[in-house]
Amino acid sequence: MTIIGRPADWPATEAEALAVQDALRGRVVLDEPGPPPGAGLVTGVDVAYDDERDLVAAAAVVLDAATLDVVERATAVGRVAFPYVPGLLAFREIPAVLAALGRLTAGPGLVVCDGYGQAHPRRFGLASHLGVLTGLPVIGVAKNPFAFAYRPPEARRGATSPLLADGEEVGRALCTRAGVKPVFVSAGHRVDLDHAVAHTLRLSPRYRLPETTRHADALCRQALKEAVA
DNA sequence: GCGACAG
DNA sequence: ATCTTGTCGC
Repeated sequence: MTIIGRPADWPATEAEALAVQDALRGRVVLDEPGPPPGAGLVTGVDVAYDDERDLVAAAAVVLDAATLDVVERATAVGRVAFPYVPGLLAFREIPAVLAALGRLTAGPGLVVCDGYGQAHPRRFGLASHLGVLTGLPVIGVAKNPFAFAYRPPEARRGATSPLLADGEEVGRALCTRAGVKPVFVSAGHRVDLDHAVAHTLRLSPRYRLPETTRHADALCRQALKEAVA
């Protein structure tokens, strides 16, 4: 099995990573609707870690957006490229994610990742970063509110409440299942917030998390477990 | 200044 | 993210 190395030009320090965010942040596109919800392909990406072995495994699972059936799966195993630093998650996840996406036969369509896009302290979270690097439409669906204040949405499926930063709506808490903790949606790149929420709801007909992330999560864990060091 | 903070 | 058994419930 091939183990992807850390990119030679990858930031090695927090200062370098911050400089990269500053350099790329202006390229984010937010005024496009993105692909129509329920049509075409949707790809979930996720990453699992084994810090003991310094390994990271990424998975990309492509679903038919209309039926939510799995169309294709790909994985990649690599060395951890960056430590976990709140606000710099993208530098830890993206190299392996790019490798997994690169192993897909067809284009991924809309990409859904764990974490945030615009709902980020510096407005350039994982989903936006991945979008700018690939040019793909990307949205972020996180399980935790990070540092953002929000009022819990109503407990019925489809209800939302804004995620506010300096009075600006940078994302939305979305109830995907009655009575359970909401997920936190934000626009990443080439998809506006309204459409990001619509996609997330369609992708989560039964469980709290979108089918895309559920599939990707299971696959990257499996890939990590099967990885040989 | 200190702590908290997506995964 | 990850460390971790059984258990309550549809």
